[in-house]
Amino acid sequence: MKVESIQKTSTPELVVREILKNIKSGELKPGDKLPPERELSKAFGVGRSSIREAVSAMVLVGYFHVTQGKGVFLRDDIPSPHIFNGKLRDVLAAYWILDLIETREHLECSVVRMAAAKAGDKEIQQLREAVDAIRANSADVNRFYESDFDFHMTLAEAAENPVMSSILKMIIEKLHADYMAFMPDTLCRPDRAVETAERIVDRIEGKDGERACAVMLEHLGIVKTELVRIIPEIKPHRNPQNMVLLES
Amino acid sequence: MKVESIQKTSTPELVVREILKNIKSGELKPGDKLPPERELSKAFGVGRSSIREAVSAMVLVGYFHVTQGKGVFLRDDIPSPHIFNGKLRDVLAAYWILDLIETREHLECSVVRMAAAKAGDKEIQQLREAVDAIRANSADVNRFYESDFDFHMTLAEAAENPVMSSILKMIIEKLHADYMAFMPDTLCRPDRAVETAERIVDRIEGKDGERACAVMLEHLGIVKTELVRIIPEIKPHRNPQNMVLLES
DNA sequence: GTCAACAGGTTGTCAGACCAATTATAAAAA
DNA sequence: TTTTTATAATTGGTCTGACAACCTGTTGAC
Repeated sequence: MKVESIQKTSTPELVVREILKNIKSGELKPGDKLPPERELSKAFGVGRSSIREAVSAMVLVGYFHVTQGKGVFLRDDIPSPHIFNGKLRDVLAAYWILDLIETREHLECSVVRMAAAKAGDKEIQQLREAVDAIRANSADVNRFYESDFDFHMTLAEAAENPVMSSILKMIIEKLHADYMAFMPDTLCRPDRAVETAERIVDRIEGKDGERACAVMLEHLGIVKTELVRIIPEIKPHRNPQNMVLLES
Repeated sequence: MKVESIQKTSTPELVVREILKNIKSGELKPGDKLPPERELSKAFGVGRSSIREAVSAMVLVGYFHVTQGKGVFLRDDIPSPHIFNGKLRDVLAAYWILDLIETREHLECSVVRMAAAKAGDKEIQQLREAVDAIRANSADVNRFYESDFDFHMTLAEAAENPVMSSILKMIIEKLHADYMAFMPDTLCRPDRAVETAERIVDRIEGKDGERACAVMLEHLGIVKTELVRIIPEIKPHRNPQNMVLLES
């Protein structure tokens, strides 16, 4: 006979997973202080002893270091996606805008496809709100860019891969910081951006990753084509090879 | 002024030492049952919570196994410290290995497609040489990994996007540094790796980015599936959304 | 003899209290 | 005002008691 060795997951283990989730999502960064035990106890709805057991296990394994009277702190030497950050920033600083844009296109395509495959109602809702924010801020250029950035980050979160979202974040920030400043305000087209963003979310909701990706490329292209017109050094280039162009 | 970093030994730590003393003296033999928590509490003159913390630490490290309702038992296999030092820590730390692998898969897919679109005779030639190098080094594990790494870098160069190849380089290096060390040498399959690499180059030469990408995923999967078997915490996941599976 | 119900032992969890170390704040002294 | 000191608030460390969940053996009805 086959004996099922199903054992109920203990409360501390659930707490550990929850904390790991927070670390993974980047909400808890190296050096950050964990909320006090009593607070976590209330937040998770479990006894303080369970919190203690979970935390002390993670301390033992090396995630946290703890000082009585001060708190529990996430060590800064655990492997995390943010480890790249320093080096990656240097790398990004050295290259041409076209390569950055191309990389962004590929990453965003992947992200959109993943989001289409994974997103649930909650994520769709968040995306809708992000689109609404773009629409609401479309009058002011700076706030428009900010909202657009938030939209892409929300998308990245829906893809549930912190490595990809942190890479993407840096690339977008770099693009904005270095080049968008030179773009005349008249060139951005908030109306079209809102429209494409909306269509992206629609496609994601419909689980159609391919079409969502195609619209995303269109969305990114809105900015890119204008950029190419302004800066002659930038030659337009072919569409990313990992997309299949579809009529919308 | 010199600050002494004397820290009071905690109660649970004292309990652990006491229990360890009993194990070393042979009073507690493998398979034996530890006295109930309350009894130990009275015996050591400390609170039950301290006993619990000490015991659960020793359970985590691998000294005991515990069954609710029965008791805590000294394991009959060796309580080796390296479980604590190496593996367990990295099992918990391996939390994002999946994200790294997934990111790599997406990037390599893009790279392969781009390479298929751009590669000329010279690049094909370089790729062939890289494959030959893998074949030549397939006997020695370390040199094999090195050659495989070179192959992927050659591929990235053929894609002609320095940003993507830098990112990819960082990810691969991190994967190798942090996790491959735990892979038994017997698990790598140089023969299959050579074969898939060869097929990738063939598809690139034939300008068939889609199929090249499919083979690349297969190539990466060779390592991944073994890794999943070693570290159970790593759940296998679906293929990247940006690929279209094709029969080869 | 078989099976259900019960009782005892044991770990799992929760709640509250108090202790100990640190930090923040306010009062007092310079 | 600035510095020092005293006090309070915050937070991890420990203790205790209570109950739940689980395993085991015993008892008793059938």
